[in-house]
Amino acid sequence: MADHVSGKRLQRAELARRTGCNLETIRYYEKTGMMPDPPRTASGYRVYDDAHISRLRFILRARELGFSIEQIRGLLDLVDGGTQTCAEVKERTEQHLADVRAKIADLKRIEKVLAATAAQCSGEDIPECPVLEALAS
Amino acid sequence: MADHVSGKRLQRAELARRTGCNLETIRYYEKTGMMPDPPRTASGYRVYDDAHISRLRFILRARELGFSIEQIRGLLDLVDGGTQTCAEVKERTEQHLADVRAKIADLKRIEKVLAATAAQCSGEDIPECPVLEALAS
DNA sequence: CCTTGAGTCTGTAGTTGCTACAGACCGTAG
DNA sequence: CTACGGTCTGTAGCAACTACAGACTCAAGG
Repeated sequence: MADHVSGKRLQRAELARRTGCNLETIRYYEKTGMMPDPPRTASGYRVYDDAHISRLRFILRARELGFSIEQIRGLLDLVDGGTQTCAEVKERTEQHLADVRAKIADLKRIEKVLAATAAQCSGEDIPECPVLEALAS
Repeated sequence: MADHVSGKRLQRAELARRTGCNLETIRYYEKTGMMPDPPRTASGYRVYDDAHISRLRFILRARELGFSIEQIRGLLDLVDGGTQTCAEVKERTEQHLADVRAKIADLKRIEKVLAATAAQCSGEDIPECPVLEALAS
């Protein structure tokens, strides 16, 4: 398998290596239709090319940014349909941004409670514990 | 079922109502050993009392604060064992606090990227989209 | 007394987003 | 030619629930 130049016709492990994606996850994305079914060798091995790398990177990047599979599927539909408008994508992104901000707010609330509770702890070797009391109250 | 006074001998739906917990989740917590198997009536109906309410509230509160089931199981072991020390609980709480803060940091990074990307959008009805390009890059 | 409707019981399947097998192939280096 | 790795498939597992189906029980109304 001479691919000493730039990535053409690689197989699964190599695609995984280049994208940092788990081996099995690639198959999962194919099964769920986010990645296209790749062509196969005569013996059934998957063969990938640069387009697959790009699409997988797109998916992984979107996952990193916290988009759900369903949301990414939506983004990919826009891309694939070729009918995407900036307005549509912007709206989805901003919706997602709002979700992320809500999540941050939630976690900050939690942080505050945890910090306040932990601060009450003597840290000593005694059975009374304000954390447990706070949880039980 | 006279329980006009304070909660004694309630059944599942009532426990759910008082704690805000989903009906099925209670059964799940029992199955996974976080809640004790409650006594039953002759015909097999579960019967709960105030101790069950407290314990369920403890679990739900800890879940709200983002503790995993496994972590809560740990906290409950400390409580149940009676051997808990404030030092142990404090340490777990602070570990969890660190996790929460890491999560906040992650989300803030994501927020920044999303906000910057969305800001580039014209919001117009054209097919070029900086968000998709950012994801694809 | 009997029916009706609501509550409860059990086990099991679905959810999301993967991850990890088992057992059967394939392909290449020694 | 054989050994060792990679690949193939389908399926089961993870967290943490949630939602059934089908059987049972219980209290109230007629």
